Amino acid sequence: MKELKLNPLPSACCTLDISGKEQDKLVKMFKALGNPLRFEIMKFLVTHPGCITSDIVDYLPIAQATVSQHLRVLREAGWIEGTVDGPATSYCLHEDNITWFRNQIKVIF
Amino acid sequence: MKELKLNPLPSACCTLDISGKEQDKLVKMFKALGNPLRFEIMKFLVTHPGCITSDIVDYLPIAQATVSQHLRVLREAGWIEGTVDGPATSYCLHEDNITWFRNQIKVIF
DNA sequence: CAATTATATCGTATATTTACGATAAAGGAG
DNA sequence: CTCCTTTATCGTAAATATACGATATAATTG
Repeated sequence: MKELKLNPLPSACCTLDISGKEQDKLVKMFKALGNPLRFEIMKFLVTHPGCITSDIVDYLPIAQATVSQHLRVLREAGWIEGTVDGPATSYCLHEDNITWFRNQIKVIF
Repeated sequence: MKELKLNPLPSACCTLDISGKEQDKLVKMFKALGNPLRFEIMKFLVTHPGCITSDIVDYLPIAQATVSQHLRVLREAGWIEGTVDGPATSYCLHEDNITWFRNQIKVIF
């Protein structure tokens, strides 16, 4: 059997080898982090793990309702986890999903 | 001189150690890739480097004007490069910026 | 129970994004 | 020069994102 010689692609600087639900999840994570205030919230959570919403409200120059909305976006994208703690909600980075993200990036970039 | 013993933070699953213009650039890249069609364009460019706009228009289910708009967003975020080639424009991944992105991710995640 | 604290959600206004058709601009072919 | 191809940009409509104040909910305090 003769081997077909396929035109080899010039080796690209990344593979972006991902599809389906995993791609959807990754794109959603990109989108959530593609907002300056949400990125700041993530940075704040690195240095203030377990802090509550009002800590973030005090830190950022936006209204409580807006912070709550951004927290929801980050949570639904999988970046953070909220734990109800009495009347407050305590937020942390979602370590499993962040590890998943790191590994995906390693594979596709 | 006595060393102040600071409360060590529980080691986080990422550092997000970035700020200023670099953070702005990274957030912009996240935002650009946080759109399903733009992610598809990036994937297409991995396997079709140097293709022209009309190739992408044929590939995607959206109008030529919309593709051109998405290409502009990707270009302004630094993901791709366009080269005018006769009446057409040939697009490639922007290798330097992608390398920059990969290194930033390595540092902060 | 009443008051306080903390937060999510609702309703809504404004801004941005996304999409399209139409058109302009620029190069190549006849 | 005229026609064709290719693409970017303009104008604009529709959808989505972002922001806020007001309000609802739920736990704690006095």
